[in-house]
Amino acid sequence: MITPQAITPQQMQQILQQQVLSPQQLQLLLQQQQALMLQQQQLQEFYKKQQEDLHLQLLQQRHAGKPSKEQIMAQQMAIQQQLLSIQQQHLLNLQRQGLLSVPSALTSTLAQGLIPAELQQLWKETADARQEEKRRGDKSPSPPKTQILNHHSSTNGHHVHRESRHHCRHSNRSQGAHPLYSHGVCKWPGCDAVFGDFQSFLKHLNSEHALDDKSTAQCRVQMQVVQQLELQLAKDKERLQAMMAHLHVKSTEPKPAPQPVNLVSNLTLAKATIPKTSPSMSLSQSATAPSTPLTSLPQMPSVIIPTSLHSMGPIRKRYSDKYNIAMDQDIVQNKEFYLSAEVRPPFTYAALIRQAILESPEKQLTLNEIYNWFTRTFVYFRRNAATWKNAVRHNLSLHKCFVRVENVKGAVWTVDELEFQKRRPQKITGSPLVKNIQSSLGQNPTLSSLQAAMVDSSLPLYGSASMGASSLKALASALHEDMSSHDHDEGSHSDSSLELSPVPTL
DNA sequence: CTATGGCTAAACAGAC
DNA sequence: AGTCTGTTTAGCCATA
Repeated sequence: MITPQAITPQQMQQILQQQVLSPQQLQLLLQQQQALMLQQQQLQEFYKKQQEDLHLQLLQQRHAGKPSKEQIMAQQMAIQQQLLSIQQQHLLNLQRQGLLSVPSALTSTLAQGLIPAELQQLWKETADARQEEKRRGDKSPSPPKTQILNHHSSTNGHHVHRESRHHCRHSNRSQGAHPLYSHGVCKWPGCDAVFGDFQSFLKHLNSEHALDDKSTAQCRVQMQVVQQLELQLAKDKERLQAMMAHLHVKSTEPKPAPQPVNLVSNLTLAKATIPKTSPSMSLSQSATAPSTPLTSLPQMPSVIIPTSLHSMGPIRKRYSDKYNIAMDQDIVQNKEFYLSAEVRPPFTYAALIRQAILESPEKQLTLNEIYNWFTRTFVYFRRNAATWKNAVRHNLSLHKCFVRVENVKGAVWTVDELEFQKRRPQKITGSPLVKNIQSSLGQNPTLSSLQAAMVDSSLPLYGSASMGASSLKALASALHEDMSSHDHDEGSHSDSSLELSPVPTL
C-alpha cells in the first residue's frame, strides 16, 4: 500500500515536529483536514448513490426481463470513470486552493525542511493544473463533470468549492484571477475571511498567509492531501483498466472470498480489557447462524490485515493467549474467512487448543476432538496433518495449563485457566498496524506484492473514496497525536486504525 | 548477548 | 504390525 510517494502518518508527525506550531495552529490544520474528509465523504456518498441507482436498475431489469451482464459491467465502468473524473477535479481544486499562492511567497527563502526539488515539483504540478484548468475554461467546460459536482452541492462545510470553481473561472479575468479568492471569501484552507474587494483580499493574503511556519505547515499538509488523492486516483485508474481488461478477456468470475475482520485492532481493543475466561460466543452457536457480511459488524473497524497466506510458511508473530477476547472474536467473526482461505490463524497452538477446549460444552476434549476442531475451524489445518497434530500433542504435553483427565471412556484434556494466565504475556510494541504490514511484507519478498494486493483487496470494491478519507483521517490523527502529548502509550498507536471509517457494503 | 517462547521435527514408549 | 496417544529432546527463529 505504502509507496515511496506516500508519507506515513509517522513521517507526517515527524515533519510536523520540526515545526514550531501552536496548538491553535495545529487545531486549524486539523479542522482543515476534517473539512477535506467531509469532501471525501461526499464523494463516497455520491458513489454509493450511484451504486444504489445501479442496483435499482438491475432490479428493474430483472423484473422486466433477463439482465444483461454486459450492461451491468458497462454501467459499473461508467461509474468508475465518473469517479475518476470527480477525483481528478477534486485534485485540481485542492491544488489550486491550497498551493497556488506558494510560489510567490517562496522565492525568497525556502522553509525549513522543504526540499527544493519537492517544491519545484509542486510548483510544476500546480502550474500544470492551472494551465490545464485555464485551457479548459477557455474552451468548453465539460458538462458531465459539472453535473456530477452539482450532484452533491447541498452539503455543508467551509471547503465546499465546487460552485466557487465556476465562479472563479468567470471572475478570474475581471478580478485578478486568484484561485484563493472566491465569492469574496479567502479560500486559504481554514481561513474563510470575507472581503469586499480583491485588493483587500490581496492585502490579507500577504499579511496573514505570508511565508511563516504556519503557512508552511499548511502547505505541507496540503501536499500530503494532494499526494494521497493522487495515489488514490492512480489506484482507481488501475482498477478501471483492470475492469476494462476483464471485459475484453472474459474469464471465469472469481468468487469474492470472505475477508477477515481486522485482528490487529481487536488485539488493541483487548489490551484495554480484562482477559476473559470464557468465550463470548461459541463457534458452534455461530455455525448455525446465517453468515453475515463481516463489514456489517458495526463495532469492527474495517481495516483488514491478513497475517499470512497460503503457502507462506509459518509466521513468527503470534498473538497469543492474553488476548483471548480478540482471539475468539477473531475466530468467530472470521469464521468464513478461515474456512475459505487457507490462512494460518495468528494464534499459538496453545491458544488454539485452549479455545477448542473452552468451546466444548463440557470444557474438555479428547485429543481427537481437538484435532477435529482444528480441521473444522481452519482450512489451513486440513493440510500437513502430521506436522500440526504433532505440534498439538507436543503443546498438550509441554504446557502445564493443559491437564489430562482420565475418563471412563479414556482420557480428555482440560484447561487450567490459572496456569494459562500465568504464562508470560506477549507484548506487542509499536504500531501493530504498521508493524504487521511491515513484517508480513518483509518476510517473503517474493510474496510481498501478493500480500500487498491482499491488503489492497481488503478494501471494498469501489471503496476508493472511503480509502481517501481513511488516509486523510490517519493524517488528521497524526496531527491530533502531535497536538496531544508525545508520551502516548502503545494503544494510542492504533487509534488511526480504529478510527478508520467504516466502508459501505455495496 | 542472553533468556524465553513458539514451532517443527523426530525419537521413543505404551496402549489398542 | 500398524496406528494412536503422549512424552521428551533438539534445533531454529523471533522477541524481550
